[in-house]
Amino acid sequence: MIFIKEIARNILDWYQGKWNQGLNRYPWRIGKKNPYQILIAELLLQHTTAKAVSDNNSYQIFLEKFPDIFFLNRAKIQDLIKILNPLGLYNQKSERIKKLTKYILEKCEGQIPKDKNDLLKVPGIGDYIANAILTFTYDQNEVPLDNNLKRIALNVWNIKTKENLIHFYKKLAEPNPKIIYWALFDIGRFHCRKPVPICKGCPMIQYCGFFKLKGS
DNA sequence: CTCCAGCTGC
DNA sequence: GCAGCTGGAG
Repeated sequence: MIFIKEIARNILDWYQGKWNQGLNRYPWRIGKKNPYQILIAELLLQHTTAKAVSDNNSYQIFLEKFPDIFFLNRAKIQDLIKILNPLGLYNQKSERIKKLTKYILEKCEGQIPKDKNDLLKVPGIGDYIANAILTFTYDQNEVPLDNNLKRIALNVWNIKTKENLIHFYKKLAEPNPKIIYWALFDIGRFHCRKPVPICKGCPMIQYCGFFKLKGS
């Protein structure tokens, strides 16, 4: 993988191009976000398209009503369901938010943990959201390994095991973890999608095993 | 591994 | 109808 820096550059250029066209300017990507704001974004986005969260302004409305964990603690379950309704999964999401808020207030003095192991103890926060908070809030390089990243790595480089995925993505994301991972989510949706990838315009096309075999 | 659980595009 | 959507818990 001696071309890894080149691939990273292509990905960053691709992302910038989309950004200039206004195609990936999601509200949770604009400006500097604190851990609470990233946590809420990830909870809303679970099993939900970025388009849905973005189009309904759910994220902005949620943060206006509940700008921090203390406001959120006073929220009624019905208020949460009302905002989350357009996204689907609102019962599960609102219950999860209530439990997680209670835990953070009672066990963490209202502060979202900065340590990976402490994040994982919070109910509702798993490996993905813990890494997303560390990477998207603090500019660390903890791989937010979701189905997009798994599918891309399998198609492009035939990387399968979790250890290999983590090792590879840490290297790839090195120049700018936050932007690279956001870009990969978008590439997973625009190009490296199921059931058939749309390779035209993909920034990784010249390095891609799938494209060499049967890409179009 | 299975279940969760609603909306969307196909 | 059905699979997929920036997963987590048991």
